Amino acid sequence: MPRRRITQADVAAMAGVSQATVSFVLNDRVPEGVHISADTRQRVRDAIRITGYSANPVAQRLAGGRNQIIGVFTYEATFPGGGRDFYGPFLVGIEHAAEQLGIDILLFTSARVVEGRRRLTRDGWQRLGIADGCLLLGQHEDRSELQHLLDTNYPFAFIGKRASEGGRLPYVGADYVTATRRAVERLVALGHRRIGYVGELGTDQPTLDRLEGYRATVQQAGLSARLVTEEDPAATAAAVVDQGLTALVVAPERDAEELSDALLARDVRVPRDVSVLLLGQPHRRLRRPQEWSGFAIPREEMGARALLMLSRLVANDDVPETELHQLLECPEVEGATAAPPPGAPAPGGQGPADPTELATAP
Amino acid sequence: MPRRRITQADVAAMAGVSQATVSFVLNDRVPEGVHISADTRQRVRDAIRITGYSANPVAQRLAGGRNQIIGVFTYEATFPGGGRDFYGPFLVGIEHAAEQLGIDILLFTSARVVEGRRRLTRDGWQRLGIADGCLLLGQHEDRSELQHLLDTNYPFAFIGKRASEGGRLPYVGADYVTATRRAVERLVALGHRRIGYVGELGTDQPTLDRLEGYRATVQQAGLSARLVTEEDPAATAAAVVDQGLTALVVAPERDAEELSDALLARDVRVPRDVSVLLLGQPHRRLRRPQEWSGFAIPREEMGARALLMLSRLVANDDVPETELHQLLECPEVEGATAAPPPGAPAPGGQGPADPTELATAP
DNA sequence: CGTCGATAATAATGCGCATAATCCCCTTGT
DNA sequence: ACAAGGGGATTATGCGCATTATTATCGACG
Repeated sequence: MPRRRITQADVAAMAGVSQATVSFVLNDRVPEGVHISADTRQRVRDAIRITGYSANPVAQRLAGGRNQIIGVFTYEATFPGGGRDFYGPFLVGIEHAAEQLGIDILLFTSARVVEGRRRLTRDGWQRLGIADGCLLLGQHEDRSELQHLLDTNYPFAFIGKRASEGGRLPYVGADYVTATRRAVERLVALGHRRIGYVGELGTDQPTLDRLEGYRATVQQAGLSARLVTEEDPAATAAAVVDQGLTALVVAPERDAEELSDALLARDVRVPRDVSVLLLGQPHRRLRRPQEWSGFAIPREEMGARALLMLSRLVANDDVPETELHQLLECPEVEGATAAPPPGAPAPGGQGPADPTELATAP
Repeated sequence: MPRRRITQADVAAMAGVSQATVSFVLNDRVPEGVHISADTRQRVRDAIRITGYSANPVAQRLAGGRNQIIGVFTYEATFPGGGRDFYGPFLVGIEHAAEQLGIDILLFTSARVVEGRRRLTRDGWQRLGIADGCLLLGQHEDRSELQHLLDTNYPFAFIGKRASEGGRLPYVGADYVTATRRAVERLVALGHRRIGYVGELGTDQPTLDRLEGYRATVQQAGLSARLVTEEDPAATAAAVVDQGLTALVVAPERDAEELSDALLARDVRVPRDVSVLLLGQPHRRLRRPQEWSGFAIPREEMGARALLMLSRLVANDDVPETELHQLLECPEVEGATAAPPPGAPAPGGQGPADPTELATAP
């Protein structure tokens, strides 16, 4: 006997009022010109308690209300190939915050992958409409899709810094510039003068930020930038040796362990001969994660903060402009892969620029 | 200008038919006595293509239709404390299958935690109704809640074997009995005669199954069961040494690495002195996962298969009884922690029972 | 005494869809 | 010539809620 679920009409009948009144009491906000007495309110509340009524989120949504569901959209396909290793921590943070807020999470896994990336369109915007708002995750967002979101005033927030669209995109990102700056400064403080950047020269925001932090700091210390962009670990190791680098900052797209092995093959040891700082934990899980120095990316916190921001956006809490763009600090990781350069046992202040620099860098 | 989204009415107008006709064509299934000509069908399809219409899942659901959303409910709180390490792989499998099927995933993170476990009720069944069906994950399900699901005919499926409720609960589980049996058989084949079971004596299904597999195999080999239930690794190691065990099967709730360390402290080495097989990868991530022998739990596949089963249940594909209870095979893991017992270098067939057995086991 | 303004609430509407009930027209049988 | 039947669609209804428009009562004011 699948007896009907309790509806507002049931509650209304019990309280001796109309369905509309129940709705008003529930939302605790009556339109202009409508009044509900304290007594009636109480009767409705009692009826709700007695019947155990709870709102049908589907109907709420259809009628244009909120339903405490936040969508999560990932531009890159989470499958196959360990995408989750990367997105997992964000999800964890999002779920955590959602649990606190009493919000359900809708994963848009149905969006088909077109040319390697997911599309919000293609099979309909409509599915977005189930959720009160949506968190966007990944690199390759689509301009026109974003424009549509802005046009329709659909609440959304990015996880990861977004500089485009004239700063109209709400986001929670990680402060790679500062974190990279500090990493390089650590190396400089240890006495390093030939500090290389190992990574790809992409145009994505994280890479731009890391490079900016690296370049600015290196320049400020009177050193020159040395980019090692080889993809192959062996080639990278060769470049490091050729350029006589004593320290490296390694972007997450490169595998520090493979690099370390390749260096070892040339009898170059970390950190004895070359110090290594990771600019964020890599996508692949490390065999010995605790050993690597550098900084961590606060992925869980980013997810949680983004959900918080979005829920405020949804509630239309008039979020101030300044809170729409959050950059979280990347915690430093001490590790064991940073040491003074060989032949310079005393870590000191900032000395003069490397005297061999002009000779090796044309 | 937030122009309205395309509705069936729009499509209908363009095709010169009624909204109902569009609905019929879309669902490709007309009620008794209704007929749509091939020509009309084509006009509607064209209109759909031109307008880029896609159904509003919320309205679909409210009107009693399906909306391609599957819920995932986790009984244990996923937070705090690495719950995701455990549930993550299931989720990955679920998402993977969902992507194939064009289904979205709704995580019921909003269900508040009462006394350490989540409740489907408490804050409303209604939220379940958003999804076409629901996957249930975790140990501590509630009888009355299940009964309600059965009563209301709400489609659901468990991930993990469920023997209760007279076999009416659909599930996809892992065959721990067989996997454990094979693990013990491996040890017997290596020549071991004193094989211990390390783990907790819970009444949960996985534990019951592991114990059943262990007891049956040990008995069949003419050996006696030796349960080591100490929680502390050091105490476990002591018990292992006291009982003169040469091999262990270790349930996932115990940390094999800690145990190994504790054994090492007594100068007992794995696998030289004691062989160890893991009865499923442990919850905590291992430092050297590849080294441990035993079997793996096909978590991703379980998630995927469960979603497949549920989607068939939802579609009312008349799933045969036999497919409602699936047990997946646990792949063996070779590893390096299993070896012949000390002093018995030649791994042979099944010899006689351990001669010292009666002396040490009262 | 009629009317304005507030209070207190209700009836009515529509969200977009699935589906039951109904309608119209044309062919066939008698 | 007229009923019966079936193909081809339409209209109507309701899902449960938010929201707008409307009604009713009452005290105060001129």
